Amino acid sequence: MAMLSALTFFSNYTIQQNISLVNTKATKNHEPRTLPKSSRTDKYNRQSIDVNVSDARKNHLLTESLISYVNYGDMDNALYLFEGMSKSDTFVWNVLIRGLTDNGFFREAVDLYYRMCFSGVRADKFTFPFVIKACGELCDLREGEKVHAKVYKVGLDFDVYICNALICMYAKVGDIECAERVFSKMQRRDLVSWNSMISAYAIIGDGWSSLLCIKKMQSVGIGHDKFTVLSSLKACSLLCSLIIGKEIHGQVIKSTFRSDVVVQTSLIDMYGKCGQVQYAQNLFNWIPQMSVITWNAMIGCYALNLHPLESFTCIRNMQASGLVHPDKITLINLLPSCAQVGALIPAKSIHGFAVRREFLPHLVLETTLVDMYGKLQELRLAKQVFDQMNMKNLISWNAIIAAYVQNGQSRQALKLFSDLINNHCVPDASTISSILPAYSDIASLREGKQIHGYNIKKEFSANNFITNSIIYMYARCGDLLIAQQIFDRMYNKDVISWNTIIMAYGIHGFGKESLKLFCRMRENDIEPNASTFISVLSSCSIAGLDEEGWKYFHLMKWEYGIDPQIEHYGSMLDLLGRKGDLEKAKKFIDEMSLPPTARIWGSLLSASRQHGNIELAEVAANHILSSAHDNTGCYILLSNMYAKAGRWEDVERIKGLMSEKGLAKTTGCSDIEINYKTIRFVNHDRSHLKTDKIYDVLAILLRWIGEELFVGLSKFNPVDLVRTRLNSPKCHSIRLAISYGLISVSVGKPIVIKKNVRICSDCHDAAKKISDITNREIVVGDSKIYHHFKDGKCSCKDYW
DNA sequence: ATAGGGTTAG
Repeated sequence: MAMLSALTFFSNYTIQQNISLVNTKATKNHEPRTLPKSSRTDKYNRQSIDVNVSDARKNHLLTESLISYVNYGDMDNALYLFEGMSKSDTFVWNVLIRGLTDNGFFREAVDLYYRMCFSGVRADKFTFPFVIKACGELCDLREGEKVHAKVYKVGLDFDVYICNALICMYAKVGDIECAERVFSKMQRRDLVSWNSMISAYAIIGDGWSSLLCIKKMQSVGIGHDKFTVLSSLKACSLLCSLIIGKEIHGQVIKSTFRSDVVVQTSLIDMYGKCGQVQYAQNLFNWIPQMSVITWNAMIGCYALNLHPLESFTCIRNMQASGLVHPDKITLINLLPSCAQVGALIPAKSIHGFAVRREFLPHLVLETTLVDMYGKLQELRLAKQVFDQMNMKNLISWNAIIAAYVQNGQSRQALKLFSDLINNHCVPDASTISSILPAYSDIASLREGKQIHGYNIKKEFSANNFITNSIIYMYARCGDLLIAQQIFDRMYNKDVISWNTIIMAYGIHGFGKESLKLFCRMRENDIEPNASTFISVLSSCSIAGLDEEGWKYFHLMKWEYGIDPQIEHYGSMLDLLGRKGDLEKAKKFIDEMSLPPTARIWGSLLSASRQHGNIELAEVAANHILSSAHDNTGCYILLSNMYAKAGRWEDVERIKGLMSEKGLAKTTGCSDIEINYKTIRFVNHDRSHLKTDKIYDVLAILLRWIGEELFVGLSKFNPVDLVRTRLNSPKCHSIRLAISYGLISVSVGKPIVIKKNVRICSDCHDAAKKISDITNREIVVGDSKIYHHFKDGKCSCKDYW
């Protein structure tokens, strides 16, 4: 008896002493944890227990103590106690495995189960649910299957509790077929079994199956409870089905759990996901008591529905309430709002808050930070967070790749993409849709085909977004024919597919084809949107279809009620510029309903260059240079105009301005792909193995087209001649590539060349003539459009 | 004496 009181005292003592070391909050739904290696001290002197107490009695008392520790979440001491006990009793093992699972020590729970097996202690129907749950939490399908096999072997595969646990486990690892198989083989199903299956469909994102399962459950006469409601609300969120959501809300109001905070939170979440901020807010305002999760759901609702300021107000109110504190998920939900308002300083302070609160490292939070910095155009910070992550998954990789693509770093994005594959990650549809624009940008047909092949293998072609991107990619890589074929084979073309194919023909200068496609699109009852008209109008402007361009510009407004955006205005301005009426063009800019952007001034600059109006070019250039836009091209264009006019002081002035801003002239180069290899030429390149032959061909070509390779122009004075010769267009990369193409590409096939900057007018002229005298089609993709040179003409009709 | 299903996240 004395010993008993000693034990009681001891228990109380340790529990009180340990209270700060122990998890006193809810003991469920932890993130996975690991036990510290023997952090326990020896101040708990348990040896005193053994005197005068029978073994059975002793074990009983120890077990009670063990349960106390487990229920307090003090697994460290629970394990210590366990090691000192007789381990023949299944019950003790079960208590400890439950404790580990409940407290988030999933790997340890599974390990302890194996130790139990090896110790020869039989696992019973109580053991398996905990172990199976731990496997599910670990997302370890192989481990889960092993335990399932054992369940089957010991004949417990008809136990309702175990089967229910198996359904949940299979759902968590994403194996819905296995979950369904367990469910269908059950001889007896209770409400929990049905709820588990309903929730399983919701977990894998199959809202319809989830709702259908509820119907089926009702048809066999089983009523619902709040767990059913929670899953059904999740299904509504997945389906964005406000109608069903409201119906369930109605049922909730009539039910006994209408004031349950979990159900209320779920309703707020559902309204948020269905885009109904007002409904969510009304609920939130009247909710009797809120948990941190309720606040998080409301903040997430605002962020999701692009109400960034409200989400900031919400977190301020949350902190002012003093009842709950922001947690990791609060920040995860809040961060997109920073990107939405372009607010770097709040973003950084939230990041700092996370660091101070020791929320990091945390996979999801870090990934959100990467995503947000990417959207705020802070690539350096995005990369910094990404590099510091000690755990990365596919979603984090997708975030950093998207950040690079969105910020125009296509080459680097592709490098990361190959890093991801070398890291044994398997890209998903999201990775592919992020990376495809980068492939379009680098416009390498060889690499483009590789990624296309990968998509076919992975069966991503069912995804419209991806297929549309692939169509665009082929067009940008110069292979309009494949683009067309893929488009033709799509069986569910959406408006974006049509916009893409119209644009594809547009950038290749086949404006008439674009307009035919627009008509076909209308015949197919696809309603055009603003982007459709960007495709149509830019096709018209690239091909110089003046009359048609204006017709569609007016049609867009008056028949389809679409107000012109800056891109639409830009295309119309290109058409005006082409005609050379620069005054009219200037007037058009003044009369636009939108403030002009760099795109608009760029258009005016091109027109001024084409018609040799330096004064207007300077006006346009000054506007571009005063914006934060990347304006390297603008400097170069202006500098070339000055050079052409012999204004060398101004050329030097521009050069000075560029070096002041740290801008370097982009080295122009021309790529040609021969036999799955990309050959790159720069101006005056002599690095190719066949250099002598290439220059021989070039010399012949130039003689044919009436230029001489080694004779300078005579209309400049000697000093200018030297300057001019330094950058003589006669040996520009494009001509070297054409010469090489003529001796490498089989006769009859077009010579396709990609250029990283716009083609100069001398080379444009030369290419036309070469196409004529050699009777070859030459296709040159520059940084904006494709030029198809054939029979001495170019598809751009000499305006670009 | 120990069981199973639940709300917010990139």
